[in-house]
Amino acid sequence: MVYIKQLAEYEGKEVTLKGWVANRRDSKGLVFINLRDGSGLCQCVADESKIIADEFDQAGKLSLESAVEITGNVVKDERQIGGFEIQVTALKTIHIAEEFPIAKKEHGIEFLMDQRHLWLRSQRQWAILRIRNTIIYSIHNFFQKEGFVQMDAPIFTGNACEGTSNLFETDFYGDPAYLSQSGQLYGEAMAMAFGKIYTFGPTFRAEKSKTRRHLSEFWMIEPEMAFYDIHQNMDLIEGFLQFVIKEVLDKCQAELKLIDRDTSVLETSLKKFPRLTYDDAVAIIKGEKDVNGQNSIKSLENELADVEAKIATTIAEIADREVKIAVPGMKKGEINFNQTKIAALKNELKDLEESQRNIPQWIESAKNFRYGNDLGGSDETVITRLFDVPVMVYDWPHEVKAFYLKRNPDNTRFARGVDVLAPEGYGEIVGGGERETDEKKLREKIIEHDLPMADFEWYLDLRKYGSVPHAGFGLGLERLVTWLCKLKHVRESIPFPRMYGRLLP
RNA sequence: UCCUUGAUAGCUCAGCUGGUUAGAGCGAGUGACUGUUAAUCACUAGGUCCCUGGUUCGAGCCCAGGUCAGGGAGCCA
Repeated sequence: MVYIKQLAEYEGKEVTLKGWVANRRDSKGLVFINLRDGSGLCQCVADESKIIADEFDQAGKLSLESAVEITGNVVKDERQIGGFEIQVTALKTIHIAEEFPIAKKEHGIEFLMDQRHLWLRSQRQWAILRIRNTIIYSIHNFFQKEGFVQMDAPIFTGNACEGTSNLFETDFYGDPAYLSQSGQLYGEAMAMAFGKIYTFGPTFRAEKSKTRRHLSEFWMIEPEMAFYDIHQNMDLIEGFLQFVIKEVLDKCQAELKLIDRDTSVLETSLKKFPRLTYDDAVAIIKGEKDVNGQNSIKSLENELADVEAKIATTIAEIADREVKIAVPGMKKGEINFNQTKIAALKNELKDLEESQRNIPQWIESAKNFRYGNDLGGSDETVITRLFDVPVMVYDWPHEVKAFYLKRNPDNTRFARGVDVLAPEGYGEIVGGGERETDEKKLREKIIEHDLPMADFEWYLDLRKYGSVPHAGFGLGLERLVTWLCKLKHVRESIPFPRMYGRLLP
């Protein structure tokens, strides 16, 4: 058995493929089958004069997503997807599919999410999840080559780690247990044993968030390094992200093209990441400091103006096409074309109107930003749109950050946390920092955060036996996939997303 | 939890100021035609207008409450 992606090795030879019918068109004496086998797509042509009559009949009856075994000769044909075509010599039906719910037309997101188990078969989803696979593989490659040890943190936890987000509570032999929202504290323990480690596992947050960047269950990579300070941590983050980006650019050209990803920002992201302090970031958000001659508030205002102009032209184009198709005498094909075009424009219009409602809120929030607060989603968006490369923001007011972060020794009002904000408006993809090493200071912080001290005794032990400077970070896999693929929403970056209101399929 | 937008055929949507029998495209079925790329053309079938209550001579449309979904805020990766 041969896979479609190997066809180049079999030019001129006869092969047998097994797969599913992605599309089928009939002609007199000919049946065209777009075969999908998981590795790629390939057109197979069944010619009535060249195969036995029963098999030709079967070919004509194949419904969308029917399973089939096809034998035929591999012919080079530049016009085809993948560059090859199969001239069928034999065909065996494995299963005739019932009417496939996902048509070749546009669908709404709710319907597609209900059909997620089938939606995965469509080309775009296939490409995105293959890129996800490449990202996962290159994450392991990077850390393994850098001498990190992969270590798993537990998923059931008894304590509330950071005590900030809402946790999923489960029953653990009669006691409450929580699904892990971070493996970080365990990562620190493992780093003290192995030097450099990384965890890679699922993470659960019971936040009732309905936004484009939240999932209830997501995968997080959390490296932790003994003897690293915040600056070495930032060096590592930069090298790591650039390695992954480069791997995706090298290995996923076809997939990136399929999803229509303009890769220019991925390429510019291979240059140095700017490192801003919180103070710098606030000045930029409030419009007090320009970046490359761009002002955050002004650029938002310009964008709003652009959106409004685009709404006007879109409405005009819709009206124009509606007038055109209303004139009698237009061919049906042309009417169809215009109608799909109108539908697409109307969808675009909805998005634009959404922006029109949101941008003024963002402008307000940026103008009124209060020094000392954490950055909100819109603030991140405001900053990252000014850069064509990820930005690192470090040294945050200690009140807004987790209890375990070390203070900047030169100015103790800042905690040595670092967030990486992805460009193109994607916002936070990495959060991390240098950890507090002093037991007494940690105890104070735990009390300040009103956390149960007893649950942290094991963690505090780490500061009793050879406490050393150490640092680490957490990367949200889905947010990285979402950015690299330039998706509108994280829900397409994972095979079966779990989010507020979504547990099936 | 708050703000905001929406729910009409299997799917995507239209339905004007409340007015007789609710429409289109896609998909499905039947047939015609063609090396086709979401093919094309003709015909056929397909509806609890989200739910409950209200206003009205009359409600898909107006009002109230609810359910579900999209987008955003908070929170976060």
